[in-house]
Amino acid sequence: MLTVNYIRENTALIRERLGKRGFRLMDKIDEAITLDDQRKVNQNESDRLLAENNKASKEIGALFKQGKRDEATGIQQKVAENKERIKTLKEEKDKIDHDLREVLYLIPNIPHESVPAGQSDEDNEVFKTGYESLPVLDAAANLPHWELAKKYDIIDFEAGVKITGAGFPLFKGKGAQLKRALINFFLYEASEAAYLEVMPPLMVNEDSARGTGQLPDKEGQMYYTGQPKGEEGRLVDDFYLIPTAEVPITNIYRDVIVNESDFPIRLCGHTPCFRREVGSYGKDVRGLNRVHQFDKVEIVQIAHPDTSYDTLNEMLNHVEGLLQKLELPYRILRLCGGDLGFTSALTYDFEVYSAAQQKWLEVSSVSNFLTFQANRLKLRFRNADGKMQLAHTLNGSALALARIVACLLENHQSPEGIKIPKALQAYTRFEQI
RNA sequence: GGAGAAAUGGCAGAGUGGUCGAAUGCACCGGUCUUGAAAACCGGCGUACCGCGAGGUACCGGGGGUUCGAAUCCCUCUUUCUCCGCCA
Repeated sequence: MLTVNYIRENTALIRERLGKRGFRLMDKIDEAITLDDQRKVNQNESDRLLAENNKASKEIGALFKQGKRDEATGIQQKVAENKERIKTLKEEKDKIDHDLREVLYLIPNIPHESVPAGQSDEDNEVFKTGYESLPVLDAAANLPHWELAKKYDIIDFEAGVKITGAGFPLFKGKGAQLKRALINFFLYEASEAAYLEVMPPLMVNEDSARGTGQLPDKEGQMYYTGQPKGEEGRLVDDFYLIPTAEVPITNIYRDVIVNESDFPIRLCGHTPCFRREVGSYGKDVRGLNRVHQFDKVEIVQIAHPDTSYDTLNEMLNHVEGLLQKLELPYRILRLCGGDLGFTSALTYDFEVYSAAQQKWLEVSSVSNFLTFQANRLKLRFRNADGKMQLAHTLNGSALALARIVACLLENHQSPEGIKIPKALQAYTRFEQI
């Protein structure tokens, strides 16, 4: 979330930039400032009364020692009155804090100046294309991946339905091996680019989900394991299955003060990702196009605010390199305000062209969150002036597996079989499916 | 799952009702000394909020309570350790 001070100092800019998102709750901006004003008035009075009582308590102690009980009793009365008032102020403060937080949760991140205004994914801007011309498949080898999966017996969608339900595919044989190879390939590429590999927990608590902004914004997107237990119905296993490794990995740095010399902090990790995807339907969810569980290698950086956009470009180049090595036709989109995630200031999506489906599939999303996550995470560093400052967080998929598998199968199919790109053969140990 | 012990600043660790935002040591930063370094010595060294400032307030795992006054007493939750049980 944004800090109130930032909102105070940049009201005009915020209004203008949030306009690009089609943000409708502009009155929340003034509301936040008003609530913050109330907070200050409240604290002023409450601090003054607390100071009075602290002082009085010391006097009472001294008087007791001197045996002057009567004098002490008089002061005690005053203290008791103050305490009543302090209690009321505290209740008011809790309410104000709560309301302020709720308001701040409703205000999304401020889009970067380069973000195009727009309503939906149709307004996204093609930032770069990575192909000469879009591939056209031979009539002899022009199957969508769900048919290829059946033909070569490498993904069993029906078995997944039986075991769990729709959107939980079972990978078999070379299909499973291809996935494992891709994960390894992505992880090694990330390691070579100086990302520290981590294997985080796959379930996170509420604080973590809040830290990276999944809560309260995307609550319905996550699988939740909480259960009431006992007679009072106290919650146990109050966890969320991660929708992306961004959540556990970025939260490593929740409540952490890093050294300025530690920048840039680069982390990567492979995890399955779990998404409920409520409201999805039709051919968008066919095969691997949209599933509830998929594997992904995520790259995360904690960066210095002065250089975070350079960091974003560096991450962009990294992802682009992966797609080139996989010999897939891709394009990079700069998301418009309306399609931009709530927490992001600038996002580039990578799409790969699925030749058999003749459509673009999103395989990566690379974003700079500026201080939006760091503020919730309390992720800070001491700057050159010795002052505490919020760091910037960034992350990107490098890459998401399911759709990459779909595109590899479709684009590299031939009458003889599915060709494995050269760069991947060292990991698959086979050249063809 | 059962029984017991514990949680204090970057780390170690003292503190069992007032003079404690907290001793001491280490680490760290600045200085003296030194050709340089080390050692020694001197000084500094938590975070957030309010205030133009002086200064004030809050925080000793989280939350609540007792008290004029809580790191210290009580309740509760969480986590860690030890023992027993179960288990990949």
